Amino acid sequence: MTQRAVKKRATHERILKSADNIARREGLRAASVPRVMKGAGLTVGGFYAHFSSKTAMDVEIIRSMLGEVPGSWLSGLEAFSGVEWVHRALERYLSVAHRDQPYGCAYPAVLSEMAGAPDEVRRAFAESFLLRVGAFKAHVPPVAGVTAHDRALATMALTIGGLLFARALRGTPLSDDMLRACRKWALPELDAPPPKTKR
Amino acid sequence: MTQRAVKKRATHERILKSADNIARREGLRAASVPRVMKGAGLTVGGFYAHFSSKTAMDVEIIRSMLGEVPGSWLSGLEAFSGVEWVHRALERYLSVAHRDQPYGCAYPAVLSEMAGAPDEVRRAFAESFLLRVGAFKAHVPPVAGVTAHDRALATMALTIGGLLFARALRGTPLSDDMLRACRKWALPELDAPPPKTKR
DNA sequence: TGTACATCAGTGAACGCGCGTTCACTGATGTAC
DNA sequence: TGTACATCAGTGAACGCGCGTTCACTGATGTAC
Repeated sequence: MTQRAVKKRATHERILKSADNIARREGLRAASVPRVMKGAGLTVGGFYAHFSSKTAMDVEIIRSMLGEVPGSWLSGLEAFSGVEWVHRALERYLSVAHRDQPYGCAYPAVLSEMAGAPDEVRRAFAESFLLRVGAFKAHVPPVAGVTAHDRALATMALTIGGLLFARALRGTPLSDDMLRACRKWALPELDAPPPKTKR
Repeated sequence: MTQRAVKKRATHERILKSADNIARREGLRAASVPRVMKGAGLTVGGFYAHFSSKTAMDVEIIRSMLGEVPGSWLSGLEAFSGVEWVHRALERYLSVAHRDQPYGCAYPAVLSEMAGAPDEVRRAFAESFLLRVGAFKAHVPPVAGVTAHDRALATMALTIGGLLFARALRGTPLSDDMLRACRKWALPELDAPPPKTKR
């Protein structure tokens, strides 16, 4: 690997980091070429030495933001499992802190942009999502009549939908209500028999 | 009311209809002044005879799209109540038909735009949302440990979140899975004791 | 009822701005001998 | 090791486009007498 290639790879990462930073806060659409390049300390023209198009960068952003399992919002929970794992994940995800933090989970930021996105972007999203579902499936408690797969899917819809609503309603009492309601509905096990694990 | 005022009011409605048509499919951002006016058969300049700004129109769009209770997706269910009402609402909302219909419920289209929207727009959204929650509260079955208010909120997060995911994942098996999973998780009553009502 | 003036809904061109992409260029790095 | 040429990451201006908003205008409607 030549010195030039090493430097280029570092710059590429820097550009992606800048794009991630914008896209997580404001969505893929807001991560425009000029803004991203400025955020990386570069000028517009150089963009096309790293990506063939804006869409190509979008694909890479999706992969880098959603591709890692466990992602940032599930990390640190390795010591737990089952109900306790889900409980802690929910408390973290559907918290006032996460609602008010602009640089949070990527799903709320990009979810609604996927319906009209180019096929390559949609495919990258679907692949990343499948990995995430797997992480949930392993911990979600079994319930009669609902497969772990279905419960994992419903849990993700409930958490990301809940966070979107909580952010849309921020400043009104309904916002906090929404966080609490979704936490409760996602994990009814917490009420019925109190969890046996410590806490 | 002068003839001129009558005609102006009709034009105003036509502009709002055009805006609604675009915003429901692609969100408020896509309902730009030139596109909206073109859709209403008018030219850009005339816009400001009807709205003081793009934001002012956004407020009116939100009110007209979300303001009516029952909205289009809940209409025709007046004959039902309780579990049966919720069941039919869910079957309609979380259906393949609604997922694939571009001109559907307004919430999925505008929800993620609200977090960064001007205060007036956010306020209009919150007011409209409160009305919607009321419609759900009246029918949602009571469950130990969860108020009707909380269950109504969770149901809305689950349905709109689920539809957003189903649309984002359209073309993959996960899309249909998501619709089914959210229908199930939103109304567990359907499995445990089969509903006593006909059907 | 008829005339003269005022109003104002709607036209269409223009503004400054940010977008994605292209392109001639520069200068440091890499390669060949 | 030194020199001469090739490569290519990154620069910065330019393109055509759509955005929100302004503005001089036109012509039908409304008002006053």
